[in-house]
Amino acid sequence: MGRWEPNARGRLADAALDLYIERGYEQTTVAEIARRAGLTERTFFRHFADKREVLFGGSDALREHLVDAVTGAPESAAPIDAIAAAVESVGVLFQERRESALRRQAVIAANAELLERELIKLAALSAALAGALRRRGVPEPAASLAAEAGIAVFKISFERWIGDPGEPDLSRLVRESFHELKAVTAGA
Amino acid sequence: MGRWEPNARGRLADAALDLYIERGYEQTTVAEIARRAGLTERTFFRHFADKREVLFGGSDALREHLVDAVTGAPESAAPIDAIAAAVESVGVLFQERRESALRRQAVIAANAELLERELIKLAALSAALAGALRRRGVPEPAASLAAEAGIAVFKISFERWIGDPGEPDLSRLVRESFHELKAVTAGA
DNA sequence: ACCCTGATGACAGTCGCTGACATCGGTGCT
DNA sequence: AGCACCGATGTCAGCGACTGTCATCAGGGT
Repeated sequence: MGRWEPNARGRLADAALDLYIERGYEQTTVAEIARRAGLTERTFFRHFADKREVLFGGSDALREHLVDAVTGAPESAAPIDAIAAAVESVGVLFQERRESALRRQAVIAANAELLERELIKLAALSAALAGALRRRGVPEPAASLAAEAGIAVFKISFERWIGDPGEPDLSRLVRESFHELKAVTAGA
Repeated sequence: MGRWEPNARGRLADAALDLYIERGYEQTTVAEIARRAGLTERTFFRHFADKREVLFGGSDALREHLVDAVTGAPESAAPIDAIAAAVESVGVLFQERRESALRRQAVIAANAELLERELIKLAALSAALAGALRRRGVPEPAASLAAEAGIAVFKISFERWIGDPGEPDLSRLVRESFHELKAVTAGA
């Protein structure tokens, strides 16, 4: 066995989420997180850029998943449909971890700093989607508009999914919201 | 005359923007800002919640302007058209202060923390727009979708306006982007 | 045996931000 | 005039997030 307990990063992330739920984000110090994980404060900052980032470990994988989905959409698919398919497929991922998503989102929604971080992660997803569309030959500003629309749909669908205990199907909400968006933007 | 120089808040905001431009946001300490304004660090934090907020003083007025525009739109206007008119009218406001907007945006774009703050301000605008639509009888999720779409259009139009020295007309960019959004969401 | 690498600890220091209390012109009341 | 009060600011102490730097030391390769 190694010199240290394995998976320091994971232990830090678990300890952080637990403490954020127990006492709230602001009332938790990084030193406490590190102590619960059996490490020091300095080591926390070697694994995470700051106290918020510990909650957003999965966002890189999410971005890759979205980009792959757009890239892999049939060539014939319209930009908005490639985006819709990608966002819908993300819905399936979250459905498998609803409880975990609920806990995490409760912490984030309770704190403005964490909301800011969440928003910039969503903006990064939007930028990545727009890039994937451009690589498919979609010009600007259509690429960015389709990407932003997709992220907006996801954001709204996700909020509804989190807020409604009786709704297990995030993908369905995403599909409905896209449909609703088409109706809304069609105008009068 | 009063006991102190007038307009402490304005002096602080001016000093902050100047220093952020001169040395960069991170390289500027709050103590330096306060000193340049002839005040103390403690007084800075009595006027602004944190070091970033000093750049976002106008966002309340902007929110009120948008809400008023949506509220004042003709009853017959479709939700997306009420939003479009509101966002377009904001374009006019910015056109009058293009130089100031350019300086401010250069600082914000150079720093991730400031970008986060900007995004949460935009999210607040979106929430306010959605609320104004709901008061007009627009149900959810249509209200939030239209509001998010409007903010997305504004964001993209604003970026293009800032980035293109030869384009003086932000309102026109907004109008074109709305048109483009309709085309994009119409799908294949 | 040897060295080297990589994850961690230890420690000092900067800076954002807050709470508590003091200061003192200006304002209004008597 | 005299006085009490108010409100914007100053002063000071302190916490906690984050960083730079150097030390430590098991494990792997040579």
